[in-house]
Amino acid sequence: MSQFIRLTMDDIARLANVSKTTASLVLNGRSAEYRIAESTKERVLAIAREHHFQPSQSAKTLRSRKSGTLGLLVPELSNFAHASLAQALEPLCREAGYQLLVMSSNEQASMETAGIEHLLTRQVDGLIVVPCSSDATQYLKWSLRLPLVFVDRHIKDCPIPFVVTDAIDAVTSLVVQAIAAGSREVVYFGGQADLSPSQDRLAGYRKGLELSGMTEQEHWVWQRDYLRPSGYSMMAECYERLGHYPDSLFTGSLTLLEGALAYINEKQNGSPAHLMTFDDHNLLNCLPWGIQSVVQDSQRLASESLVRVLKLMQGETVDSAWISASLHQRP
Amino acid sequence: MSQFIRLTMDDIARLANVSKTTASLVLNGRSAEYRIAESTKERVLAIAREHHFQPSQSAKTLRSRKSGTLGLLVPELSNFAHASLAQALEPLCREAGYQLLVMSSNEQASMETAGIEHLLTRQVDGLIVVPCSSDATQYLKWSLRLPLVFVDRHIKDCPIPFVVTDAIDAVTSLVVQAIAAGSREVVYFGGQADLSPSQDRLAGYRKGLELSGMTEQEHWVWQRDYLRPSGYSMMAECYERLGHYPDSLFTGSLTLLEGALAYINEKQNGSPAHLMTFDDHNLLNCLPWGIQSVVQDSQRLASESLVRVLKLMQGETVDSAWISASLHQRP
DNA sequence: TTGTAAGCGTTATCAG
DNA sequence: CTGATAACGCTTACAA
Repeated sequence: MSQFIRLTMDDIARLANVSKTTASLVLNGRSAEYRIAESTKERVLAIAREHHFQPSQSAKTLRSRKSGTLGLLVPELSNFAHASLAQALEPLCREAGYQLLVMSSNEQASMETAGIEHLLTRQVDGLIVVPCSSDATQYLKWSLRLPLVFVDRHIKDCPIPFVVTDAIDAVTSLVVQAIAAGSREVVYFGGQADLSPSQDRLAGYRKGLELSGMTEQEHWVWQRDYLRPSGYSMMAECYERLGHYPDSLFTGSLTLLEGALAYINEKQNGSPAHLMTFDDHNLLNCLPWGIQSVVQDSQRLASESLVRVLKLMQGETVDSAWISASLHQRP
Repeated sequence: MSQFIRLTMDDIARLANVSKTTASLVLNGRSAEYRIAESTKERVLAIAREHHFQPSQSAKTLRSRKSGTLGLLVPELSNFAHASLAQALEPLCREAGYQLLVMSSNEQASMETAGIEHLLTRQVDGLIVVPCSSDATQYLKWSLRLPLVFVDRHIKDCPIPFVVTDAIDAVTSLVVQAIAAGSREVVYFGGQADLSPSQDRLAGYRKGLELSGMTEQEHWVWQRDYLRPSGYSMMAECYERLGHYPDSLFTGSLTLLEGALAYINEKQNGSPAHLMTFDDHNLLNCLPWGIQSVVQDSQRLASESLVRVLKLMQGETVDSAWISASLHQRP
């Protein structure tokens, strides 16, 4: 492709009648530091502007051994929570002088592995991952090779720092509220039981029951995965088991809620009085039920995880963080 | 950061007792081509595997003048349509041997400019953009510097190839259906009138009216932007002007629909009998109205735009494409 | 205040 | 079949 040509710093230097060094110094804003003559500086800058000079990032990276990129690996970009995270993280990275590389693992451990290896090849300076496996050893190996932070999910007993939503408290208060409002039967639909968010959400649910002096009954807790059809089938089976809809239903994700509502709409045989879900979406405002939802703070999830990779990159050690969520209450 | 070390190809070569050249050949799968001894090959590969050798992408890029990356610039990652596009594009790029760099412009022309310049610095080999300005000259300049394809939106009279949804036909049939079902008043809410998708959607609406022998009345077409509050205010003003809800309402985006529904839910004074919207979401299944929606084919939008940048990168000229959308009908 | 020269890790050319 | 050696475009001691 010679159709698209680029000028190099050498070219700029030649055109401005200075050496590579001078050009480099000026173009990197270090002219003051080296007391480059104002006139020289202006000349170089003018030429550079005029010719749309773009320094080669690869040469910089090669020389400086820093790529100026950070990687973000999420299971699904079409998952609203993860998309919001990427959306929030991208400008923050740019401000911090880094380019964000976003990849998705499609919720498959194998693709995740490939993705991380790929990002390593690309020499990302740091990595933020929403892990989709719970195999700590694998991640530990990577964490020896580059700064690694988990976000949204963490792995039990794994020393890699993480930034996750404090689901427990949020879910607890939701459950407590529902019971205070008169619910006597509170059912929980969740996803993969081995994922940390699932565990946290379930723990929150159980704590809510406990605080309200209620004892968990058989067929109150259902766990499968976060796919829509699972929401549908759990609702179907739950209805069949109980013989009616529970007073209250908490779903661990929007997709599960969608599945459950699909069943409810299809059967037209009633519905739970209280609906609660993890994660929020504006369309929830438009539903005929007043759904209570837990809103994750993707802005803070993003900034806190960025701060942590940046610190790791400077050799500091960092702690993990629980980001509190807020509730979106609907009448 | 000496904490995280990497082996270079030189190291591998030394450990395997071969030269850089041989190591390079083997590691790039060109051993057959150069008839490298099987034993040598195995030795090199074994060492490389054992030491987790990661070739430096920057060195490769520098030498080969190809970065192996493609850029995707979207206005908003939290917009479902754009997120789906990114999600669909990313694996395709990887299959094609490219790493996708996703950036978002926040729907601001200035950020878009900065983003493109940034990607140029990163030496992306090609660029796929959802343009957020309609200034053709600017984009034309860039298209001289690297292969550029528009997706989702195009710019009138701009020779840059684009891949967009064929909104006209889809919207037309939606409108025709609504009228066939008895609607006598069909209102249109749209976003920025200067964006091509807006124009197409409006054109589809008008064609639908025309085909049904209906004449557009005053206060039937409302255009502002695609933000949620605009949907709310257009609904409010429309209701006030007409004195009632129209039989049918078409919204140009989910956000506008959300806004309109927020008004409707808040006032509890009725609602349009037919609701239609551009773009689809699973939560639409859960609404108490049977909303008809236009489903964009993000998979094809992604693959067709990728094909086009790849062709441009090989110096071929390419045409634009309209991707047909499907309808998601709900009872 | 500016220039010279030595790499960074690869790939490519050309000899053995 | 394998090995020197020269770029690629940039940064940075070290000179001048």
